[in-house]
Amino acid sequence: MLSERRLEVLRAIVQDYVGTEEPVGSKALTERHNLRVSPATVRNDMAALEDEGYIAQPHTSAGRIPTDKGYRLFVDKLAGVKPLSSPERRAIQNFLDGAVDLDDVVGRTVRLLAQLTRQVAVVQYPSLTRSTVRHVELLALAPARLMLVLITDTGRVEQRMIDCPAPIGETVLADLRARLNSRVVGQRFTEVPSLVQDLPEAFDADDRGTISAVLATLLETLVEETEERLMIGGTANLTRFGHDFPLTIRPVLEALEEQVVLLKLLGESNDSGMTVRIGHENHHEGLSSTSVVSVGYGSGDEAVAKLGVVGPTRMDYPGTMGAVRAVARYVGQILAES
Amino acid sequence: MLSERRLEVLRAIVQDYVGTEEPVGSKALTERHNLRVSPATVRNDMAALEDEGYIAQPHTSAGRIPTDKGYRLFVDKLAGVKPLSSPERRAIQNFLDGAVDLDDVVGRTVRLLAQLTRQVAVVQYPSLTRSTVRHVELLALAPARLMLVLITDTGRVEQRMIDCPAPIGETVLADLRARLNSRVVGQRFTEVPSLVQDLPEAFDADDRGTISAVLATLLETLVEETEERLMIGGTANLTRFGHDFPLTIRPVLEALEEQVVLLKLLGESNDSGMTVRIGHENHHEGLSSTSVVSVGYGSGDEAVAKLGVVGPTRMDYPGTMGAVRAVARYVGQILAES
DNA sequence: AGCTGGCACTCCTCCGCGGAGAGTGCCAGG
DNA sequence: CCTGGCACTCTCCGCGGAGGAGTGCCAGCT
Repeated sequence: MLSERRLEVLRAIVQDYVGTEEPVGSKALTERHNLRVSPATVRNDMAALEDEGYIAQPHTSAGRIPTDKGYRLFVDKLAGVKPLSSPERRAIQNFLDGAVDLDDVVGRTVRLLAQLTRQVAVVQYPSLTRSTVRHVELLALAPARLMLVLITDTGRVEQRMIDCPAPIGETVLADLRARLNSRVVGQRFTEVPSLVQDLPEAFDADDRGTISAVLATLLETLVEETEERLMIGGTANLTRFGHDFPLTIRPVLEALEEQVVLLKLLGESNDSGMTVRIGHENHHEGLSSTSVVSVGYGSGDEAVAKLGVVGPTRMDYPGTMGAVRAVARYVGQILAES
Repeated sequence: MLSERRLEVLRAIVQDYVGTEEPVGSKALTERHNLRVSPATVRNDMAALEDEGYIAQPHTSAGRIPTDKGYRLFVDKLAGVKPLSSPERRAIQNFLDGAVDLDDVVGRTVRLLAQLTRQVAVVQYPSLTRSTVRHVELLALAPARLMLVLITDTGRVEQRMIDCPAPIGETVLADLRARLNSRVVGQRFTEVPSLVQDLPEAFDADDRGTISAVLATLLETLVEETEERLMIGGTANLTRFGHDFPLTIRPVLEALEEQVVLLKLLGESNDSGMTVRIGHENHHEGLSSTSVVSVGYGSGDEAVAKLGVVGPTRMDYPGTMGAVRAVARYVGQILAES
């Protein structure tokens, strides 16, 4: 177990390194933080911290930098979440309040988060899996051609074309629309399949083919679109990454474009509280020198999607976590209002 | 006026520089291209080309690199559009054919274009301005709350919430829905305002407030959403930019996130043919060392939106133009089918 | 025990220098 | 108008030494 002072030293190292981006030495530490001990003592502590794997030196006789393990300890034990200042909070609210639709909410959130944290922001669209149905609409575009429109409680809209095996009458269509809605409105997407299963039986044999086609498309939409969507912003902040540029930034940009990777990352994170994944904890080559701070957000008490930021492992964790948490809360409020 | 051979020299310089990314000298030129003259002659030609502003040297006694003006001449007079190979064409078609909805089409197009050109791809969503209305739907979510759904001929869907001043009956709503659709379906968005102007007059005074609210929202949607949307991809290709990295790439990433900038750029370009904007022709600080190759695409003979790529001025223009043109054609086909 | 000051050592970083090489401009001759 | 030759200019690269920051260790002090 590490003594109190050694933890203090680790905290000081993390803070200084995050600030200066340069390996920090024993002398600088004692000067900037009043540790009440001499550099020599700090050196001993640093040697111990290095033995435990919390810090490392890039080369002999250089200062120390935190390892992933060091950041982990810092985040878990040494750092709190820094609340935003009230002007910042007000700015968030003002900025998000102007949103007109879901796309706009997500877009504004991404820009806001990127600006606040000066890092890459990632916002997941509210998931269909955890959403409920607000309305299902069927539109006859042509005698044997329908459009299915699915509206979720979070304002997301999905549409699909349906080619019917046979023309369908307007009254039958109205009937189907009514029955469909009475069964699924307010229900979770996962419940829908079992709820509509026996619907064709209520109709004439002539129309069953069409009904089945409609249901098939509906279920297909549920499955396909459960694949989540993301919006990403603030990639220009990657340029603040470090000095060894091209090699660092390229794999990160690639990972960001592979939405699958990000979705997996967000998906693995804790459902309720904030999750911080540091460096290799991401289990992804390109993101091994980045940290991901993510949190769920939702209109009610339950999370419908996640948002977060991706930045260098050397980031201001308390500040970033504060911004992420605050933005998630406000987005939740906005969604609840709409 | 430049002699035939000097143009040939310029072409050779552009080709070599694009290939090697290094200033090209007179000796290397005569070796790689059989110009049938000696390096000394080429040097004279190069001096002339430099006087005219087509090429420049980074520093004295280095090779020459093309200027924006040089690339301009190359694109206008010296380079053709390189058609894609038939395997490439087939790959495009296969890749795009799997798309399920508009988002998917745009998403696939972006990835395809980025991969083909190894540059940043930009695809504009089909514009509402030039689209026609396929359907307008009104859904009663609550007695005094409606949702307006607008569907375009390109498959784009927009939705808005409407808070009504007074509850509206189901029959009135159906009547409104029918009248609205009969007037605007198949019409261009720009025509809609004048077509619905007198609609409230056909209804009872009680409902006119609501009808007006609906129309107001509809028109507002038309205006607001005429603001175009973009999808961007392949930003990782920016890392192939050059050596003086951070300073070059940052402003480009920033410009790409400012969708307004890109939209303006695409908007300014020629409506029908392909447009190439080179370096400072973009009239944008951050994009002064990039070129934008763009072209319109559409389901019919008329362009409904633009797509293109953003890359370093030092790019393979013939190949890029070929890819952009080919992709635009296939996307047009896909849209026409759906 | 634990802290401290001192000291020798290591290793990176930052110039400054000089040689090599590539490319140019110019000139005189074909 | 093209060509070969020649002197000149700059950049790039490798080398070496000075400077400096930081470390580890040890002996002494509280």
